[in-house]
Amino acid sequence: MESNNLDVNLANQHDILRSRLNQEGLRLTGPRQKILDLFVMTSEGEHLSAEDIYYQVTTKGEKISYSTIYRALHMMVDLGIMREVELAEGRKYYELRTSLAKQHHHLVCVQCGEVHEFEDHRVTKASQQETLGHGFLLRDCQFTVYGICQTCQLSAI
Amino acid sequence: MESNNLDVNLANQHDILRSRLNQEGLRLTGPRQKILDLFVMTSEGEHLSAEDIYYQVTTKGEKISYSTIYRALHMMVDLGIMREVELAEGRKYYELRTSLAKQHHHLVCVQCGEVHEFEDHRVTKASQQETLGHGFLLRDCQFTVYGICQTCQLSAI
DNA sequence: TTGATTATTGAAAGTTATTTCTAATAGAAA
DNA sequence: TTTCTATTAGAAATAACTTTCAATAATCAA
Repeated sequence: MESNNLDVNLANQHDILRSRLNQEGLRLTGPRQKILDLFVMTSEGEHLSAEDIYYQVTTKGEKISYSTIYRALHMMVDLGIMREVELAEGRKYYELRTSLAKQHHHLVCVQCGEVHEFEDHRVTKASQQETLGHGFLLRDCQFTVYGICQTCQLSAI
Repeated sequence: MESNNLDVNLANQHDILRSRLNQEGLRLTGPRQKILDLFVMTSEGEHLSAEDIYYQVTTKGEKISYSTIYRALHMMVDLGIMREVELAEGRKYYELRTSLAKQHHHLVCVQCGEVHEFEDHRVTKASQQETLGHGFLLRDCQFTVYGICQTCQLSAI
């Protein structure tokens, strides 16, 4: 669906995003570029919350407001560029969206918050079959496994 | 793990819950009984939020406070009697917990909120394998498929 | 059964992630 | 450029919980 080649350079990413936004009468602004850059530079398996974004931007000496961050995130989710994931309690995390085929899922330690990503074609297939069976149009699916990691098991003597 | 036979009568359910609570130095109080009763009487596939509970209790002319509801829900989740599920945005839903073997998952319409429950042993197996592979102790898993139901597809002409 | 102990309750105040509001700013099309 | 209007920052508002605390009530022991 989306052509999210993470290896094209940032300028290129900006052009792609700009035309995608302009199609919809939206604009590629400075804050939106900064936010996208953070995600492009974030290694796979890492996820950013609004607060993470706020601190990463302001730590560089630049300014941004939370309202801008939230609006940009929602916009990119609506456009299908990003995905909202539920990892820890009480806040939302975001990641760049990849195609359905290489959709990944999350294994989360409920104590320390450690997150592993994994792929499982059975899960992907299950989501497709289930939507088909009920006449639904598939939008997204989230498979999150909660457990306690080895480190936390040991430290809970 | 838990013996949640939904067909035993309420008085029996209360006795079971009471001894379970007393084991931990906790008490079975009026509000807790009312909340449990709502869940026992709720048909499968339905889920209750704190607000749902508040309205169902107060509509009967009885009183309850949100703090009591939230405290009771957390307690029952901690005891493994209930499960917290993420269905719609912005709030949490709760359901009685069944054994891992017959763990079910959710197909949600992102427009109207319609929820279907389904079981899929492949998903259950995937969660077990993934936790095992990383040395995690499995606590729970949530598989939620988001889509648009047939009715909403048609009404979006 | 009765009283002592202490978990639990309701009401109100507090918290926190997110959203809305508004005047000022700045992309993009002409 | 200039015009049009999407977007911004910052502050105020919201919504879903959570905490606090004095009053109440479930349980245990006698």
